[in-house]
Amino acid sequence: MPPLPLPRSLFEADVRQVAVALLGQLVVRRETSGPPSIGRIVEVEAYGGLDLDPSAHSYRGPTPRCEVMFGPAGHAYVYATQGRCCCLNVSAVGDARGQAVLLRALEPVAGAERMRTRRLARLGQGPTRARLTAGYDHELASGPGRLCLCLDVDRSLNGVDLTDGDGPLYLARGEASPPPLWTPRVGLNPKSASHGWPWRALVPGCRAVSPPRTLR
DNA sequence: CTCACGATCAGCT
DNA sequence: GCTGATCGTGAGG
Repeated sequence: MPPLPLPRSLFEADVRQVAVALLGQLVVRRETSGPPSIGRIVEVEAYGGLDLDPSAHSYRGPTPRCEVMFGPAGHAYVYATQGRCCCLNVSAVGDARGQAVLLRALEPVAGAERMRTRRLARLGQGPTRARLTAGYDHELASGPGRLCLCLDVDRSLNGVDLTDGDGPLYLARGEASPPPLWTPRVGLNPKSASHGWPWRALVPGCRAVSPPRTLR
């Protein structure tokens, strides 16, 4: 039996509380055939929204891209990061504050074979292919774009209700997670006032978190 | 229009 | 460990 969805009330709290509450929970992706693919959330980032967080897409108010951030809590905000891949966020708080939690990494729980197939379909013959075929399942969804590739999440899912257990994508109760590790968010512009804010939360010691990034 | 931005991968050192 | 290529979105001129 597929797991039951999380209640919307979980997403209506302060965005950093929502971020922590999401660690250890499950992302459930319905498949056109066969059982759903499922990943456990192991890394998230909170985005503080309108007038609060210069790194949030919603900082200056709604645009066609980020308007879901200003809608009710518990919906998917999916945006394309410059062509290659998408990122999946969960709208939080509601009340037109423009807040959301970015899902940055999953640990595969069910359907890892399908996730691997989707990752490999986008790869050439380089080292990444070699690692994934060698069985490094914890690297399948270890990044916000990889996570979306694994679960076939693209902008057609922008706005879906993640509390709808009959929908194509939803969130469900996972096992309790240990107290989170807070760090600065990844990949922000160093000139930004919010650079360095410790709004990234990880499951301590989990191998499936995103790898360190070389700053350019 | 032009520019900056962000995640990923390949290829090189 | 570093560099270049890729490309959707939106801000500023």
